[in-house]
Order: sequence, then structure tokens, then C-alpha cells
Amino acid sequence: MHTVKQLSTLAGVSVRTLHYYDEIDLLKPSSVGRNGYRYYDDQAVFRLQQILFFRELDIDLPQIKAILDNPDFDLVTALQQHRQALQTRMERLQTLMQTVDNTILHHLGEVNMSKQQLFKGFSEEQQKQYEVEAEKLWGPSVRETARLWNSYSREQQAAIMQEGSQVYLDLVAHMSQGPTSPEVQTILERWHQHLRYFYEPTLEVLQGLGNAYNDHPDFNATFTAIHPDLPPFLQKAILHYVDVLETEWLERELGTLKE
Amino acid sequence: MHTVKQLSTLAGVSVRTLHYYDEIDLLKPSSVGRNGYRYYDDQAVFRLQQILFFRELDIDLPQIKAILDNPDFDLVTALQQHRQALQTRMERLQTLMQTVDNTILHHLGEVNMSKQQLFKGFSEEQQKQYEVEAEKLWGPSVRETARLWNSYSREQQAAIMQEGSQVYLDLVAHMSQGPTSPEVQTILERWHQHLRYFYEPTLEVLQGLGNAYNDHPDFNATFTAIHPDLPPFLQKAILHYVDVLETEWLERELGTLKE
DNA sequence: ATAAAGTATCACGCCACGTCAGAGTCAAGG
DNA sequence: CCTTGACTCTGACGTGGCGTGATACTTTAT
Repeated sequence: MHTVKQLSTLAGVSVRTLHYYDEIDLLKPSSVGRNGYRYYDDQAVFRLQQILFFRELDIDLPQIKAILDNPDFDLVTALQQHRQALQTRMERLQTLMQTVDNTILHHLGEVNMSKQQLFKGFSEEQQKQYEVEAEKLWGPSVRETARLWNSYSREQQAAIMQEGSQVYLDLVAHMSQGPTSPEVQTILERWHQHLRYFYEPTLEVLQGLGNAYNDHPDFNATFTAIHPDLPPFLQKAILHYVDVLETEWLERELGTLKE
Repeated sequence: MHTVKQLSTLAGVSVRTLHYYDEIDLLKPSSVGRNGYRYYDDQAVFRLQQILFFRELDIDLPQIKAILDNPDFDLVTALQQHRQALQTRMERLQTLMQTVDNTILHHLGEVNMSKQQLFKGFSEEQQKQYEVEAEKLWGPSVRETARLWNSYSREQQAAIMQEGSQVYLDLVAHMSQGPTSPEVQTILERWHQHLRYFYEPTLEVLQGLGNAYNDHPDFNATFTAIHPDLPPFLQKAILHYVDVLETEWLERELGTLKE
């Protein structure tokens, strides 16, 4: 049995906090003496630990009470929602920091930020940047794809799909040679060609795909199913493939300039 | 000259806020009629703009008053200090999110997080690890997803992937209800939540994914393997899901405009 | 002239306690 | 036994930035 002070020092909270938790029925003392003193047993200590844990997660007290009092409470959903809230706050903090930075720079005279910008463009700027990235990755390809793909017959579609999966199987067969090996890179040319059944991918889209193969859950799951090491392997291999294409393109450009 | 309502709609704040700012001498009306009405001229409008700017930076009102009332105020130093405070708060949020994630995974039963860790997991040891993760996350933002994904343990990754595939299985089980049915839409919330383990998807990205699930060869193959009708079903369902979210968002925006 | 919209001033509520104030309780030392 | 000092109780007010009424007045539109 602990008194308020003992529990407060034990748990690192103030006595007032324990009074308050008693008041709002979040943590009742295990027993109360005839003198009115509060006494807490080990079970109460444990409950306090739990309370403090959820409090540390920035969950408000009524919700903590709901969680602890109802064991059937959908904890995971609640936590996921909470996670989402945290995420939102963090994003907001980030834009704030950027604005503060800009303001500092503005005030130091290093950046010319018009007053309009200063008072107007909080979230718009970043928002647009995200949109551009999304559009880059998925916009042009997806629009084109639907038409092309639907223009094929069922048999053609099946054949194309099978050809596609064969590419990945061949890739797995050559994984030991390393992602930048000529064999693998040659197979990637087939992969590249294969994509053209659906749309004409830009280099950026290719690279985006390479990253998505590793980073995006559904892609990752697909390729992990084929071989557990395939996603990172594909990412590296495609990165190299794109690099080479880019270099070749650059050299061609420089060549024509020289002419 | 503007009345309270005019200024409030103009600046996007409530009338009560203007009353309050008057009360604490942060923004006094330029003149007060014999009827007691508050009137604001353009100078007051400008000051309000400034107030809102600093408020957006999460600076408390007394300090804003100090900044605006004292032209010799060392703004840059104040902003730098403020920036530091924001940074600290963001780091804290970062650790919170990690802990929430761990707790979710723990509750999914896939990870053995000892109770010590669970209730005491704010030790310096972990603290440092979190700092590293934060650096990872906020450094080069392009690779954010991969780093986050790789920051999970093998078991965590497995748990997440399994949770993901469960989503699709549940979707197939409810396909007969139609893509816009509440059951399906509820499952899509889990899908949305699940993506957040990897990155924060914008609505555009969600829609792009929905289309890609049907149109992109690799996605299509994946989901066709689960169920032959799943890709177009998913596309329709996600389109509706995004539509609803977009509508809700729009209504919220219009709602705040009305105030 | 009347209804609707706008305006004013109190004044309480919020959240998670901090911080007194005043009074009672307990263990230890002289 | 008495004092001292540490501890306990309840009750009440303060915090920040307003939201949300309640109630009464004024202006505007029909």
C-alpha cells in the first residue's frame, strides 16, 4: 500500500495529478482511510503505469479511460486514428518550420519573398509540389494505359501477361550475376519493351517504378512472392538501367551539339 | 471601415476572436461608434494580417503583441528560438509515432515487445535510436519510404504485409456487395491506413493507385491472381472512396469559409 | 412596421493540471 | 506529552484562446 506521495514519487507525477485522476474517476485509490487518506495497492500502480503510457502518446484522459475500462475497445483502430492525428500535426509543424525559415531568411535579406507570398502562401506551395510528384508518377501513364490495354483481345492480354511474368522469372534466374550484370540488363530491356504494351514510359517513370517495386507494399508483396530478395534487386538493377539510358541520351545530345 | 463581421469574413477568423483581441489589447478597433460598435480601418486589417501570420507560426498572443508593438524587437533571434522549439516538438512527435506504430504491431501480436519496453520505452537508449530514425526520415525525403520500411524489423514487415493481404482477402469476400457498399468502403479505410506504414498518400496518389491496380500490368497480375474480377472492382471501389473523401474535404473547406 | 441580421456585453466551459489557502493527521524527537 | 515538521485533505482560482450560449440593443431590408 502506498500513500499519494509515495506513489507520486514512484511514478514521477504530482500529488495533484493523482487527486485529479481520482476526481475524474480515472484512477481511484484502492482504499480510503477513515482520515480520508488515499491508499494505492500494486494493481493501482499498474493501472497508473498504463495511464502514463497512453498519456505519453498524447491521448486525452477520457479516451485513456475508455481504453482501460473497456477491454473490448478497438485499440488498434483508436491507435491508428491517433497515429493519423500525430501525422497531421507533424506535417503542419514541418510547413511551419519552413515558413519560419523563409521568414528568417527574408528578414536577413537573403531571399526576396514578396509580402503577398509572406501572408498568403502557407500550404498551397507544398500542396502543389506533392500534386506534381503524384502527377508525374501516375498521371500520364495511367490515362494512356486503360485505352491501350482494353484494345487488346483476351488472348492477347493473357499472352502479354505471361510474357511479363517470364521476364521476372528470368530475372530471378540471373540474380546471382548481380543487378548491373549485362545478362540482367538485357532482360531489363525486355521488361522495358514489355511495359510499352501498356504505355510509353519516360525515364522518370521507369525509375519511379523501380523504387515502387521495392518501396510500395503491393508491388513489394508481388515480387517478394516470386523471390524474397527480388524487390531490392530489381530496384538496384532498374536504377542502373535508367542510369545507362540517361548517360547514353546525354552523350547523344552532346554529340549532336558537337556536329 | 469594416465592421466586425466584415473583418472576420475577410480575414477568416471568428467575431469572438476579434472581441478577444480587443479585450487583450492585441488588436483595438480603429474607432468605436456611440452605439458601441467596433470599426476597423485598413491599418487594422494589416495588423490583423501580421497577427495571423505569427499565430500561424504557433507563437502565443502575448509574444505576438510584443513583436508588433516593439519595432526594435529582435525578430530573427525570436524566430530562431521558435524554430528550435518547433524542431523539438517535431522530434517528440516522431518518437510518439514510432511508439504508436510499435504498439499497434505489438497488439497485432506479431512483435514481442516486453512489458518493460512497453511501459518504459522512453529510455535514453531508445531515445537515441529514435533520433537516428528521425534523421533518416527527414533527411533526403525522396528515399523516405524505403528507409521507413527498412526501419521495421523482419517480423514487423511480415506482420504488415500479412495485414495488407488480409485487406484484399476481405475485399474479395465482400465483392458481391458492390464496390460502393459501406462494407467495402470500410475495408478500404483499412487499406488507406495500411498504406500509411509506408508513406502518406495524397488523394491523387490514392486514385492513381486505384487506376494502376487495374491498368498496370504488374498490379493487375497480382490482383487477378487473388480473384479475376478484383482489379476492375478495386478501381471502382477506390474511385468512390476517393470521391467521398474529396467531397468531405470540400465541405469542410466550404464550412470554414461560411464562418 | 416588422422581421432578420448584426452587434454588444457578460459569463461559463474547455483540458490537465499548478498553485495557493486553510485545516486536519501522522511519526519522531525532546 | 508536546512540539515540530512532513504529509494529507478539500476547495477554489488560474492558465490560453477562444467556443458557445444568454440576453439585450441597433441597423438594415422588406
